Amino acid sequence: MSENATPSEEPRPDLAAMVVPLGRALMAAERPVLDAHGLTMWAYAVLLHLDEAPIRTQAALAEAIGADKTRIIAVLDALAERDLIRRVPDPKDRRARLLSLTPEGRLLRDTVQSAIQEKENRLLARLPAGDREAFLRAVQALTQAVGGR
Amino acid sequence: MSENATPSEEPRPDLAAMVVPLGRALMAAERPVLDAHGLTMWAYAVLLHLDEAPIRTQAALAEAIGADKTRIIAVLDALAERDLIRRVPDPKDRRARLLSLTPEGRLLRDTVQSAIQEKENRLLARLPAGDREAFLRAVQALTQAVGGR
DNA sequence: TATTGTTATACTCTATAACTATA
DNA sequence: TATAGTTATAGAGTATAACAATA
Repeated sequence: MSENATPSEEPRPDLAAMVVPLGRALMAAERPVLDAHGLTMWAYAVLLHLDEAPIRTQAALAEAIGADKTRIIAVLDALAERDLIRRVPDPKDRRARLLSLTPEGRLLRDTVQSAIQEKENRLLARLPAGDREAFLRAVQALTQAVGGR
Repeated sequence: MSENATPSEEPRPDLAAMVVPLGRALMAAERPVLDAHGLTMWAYAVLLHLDEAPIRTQAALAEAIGADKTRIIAVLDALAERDLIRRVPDPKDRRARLLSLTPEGRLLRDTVQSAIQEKENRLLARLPAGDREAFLRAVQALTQAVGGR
């Protein structure tokens, strides 16, 4: 067979040993941007996930962003306090809280995301265009592959 | 101009939002392998970094693997206890500790790394060969780019 | 009795500061 | 006095368990 189904055998560093520090560096690059807008990493994750579609329970939101349900309560308190999200009891089941972005929240999210992705693009610009596109495709595929568990 | 120097403008998730969870998943995949050999993540990082070349101070090793110098002491204690590393005072300056792998340490490191990379290869096999190679090149380049700070 | 959200507690990881020994 | 290593302490972040409200 001309093409092998398994990855090539060239020696390489462990994937985790490269990806984890890269992730840390990307988070460190985000921090100044988030600080400038008074957002924590978790708050930003909430804004990102609370897109157009509202979410019906806090537990579902926590699960979606990989957080503990007890951990995002203070985060939601702060976001609601600043009118960046709405958090109202579901009239159909008043135990649950309907969560959604306010227009201000959406605006802030878009502003912050633009700034962050611009920074990321400057890093990506180091790569040859072909590698860059393949890298983005691969990261999305791999993240989705491991996320589905 | 036919080719743009800046990355394409297609909307994508934040890089950090993909890379960080991917890193977490890779670490989680490593854990069972490490557990099976009685190694913590830091202990494995030490074995990986203590390749052929010995290191002259614990502080330098800690720095190299991104750890605090106080944090690796218990790790080194355990590794030395199991005769996986040698830790002897430098005769030239008895404050410093010369660190090196024992043959057993090298063997264990190679065994564990093989098992880990085999798992990683199964994940990488999901990608088309071209993307996979570009991805590995890109990750190495980006990790090196951000690591140099 | 079960579920959602909340609060209180405990645990893990990490960093800071104080100490010992060598120089 | 300065440096390498160690130990002890404190802090941040996280998870676990108990609680209140609603169903």
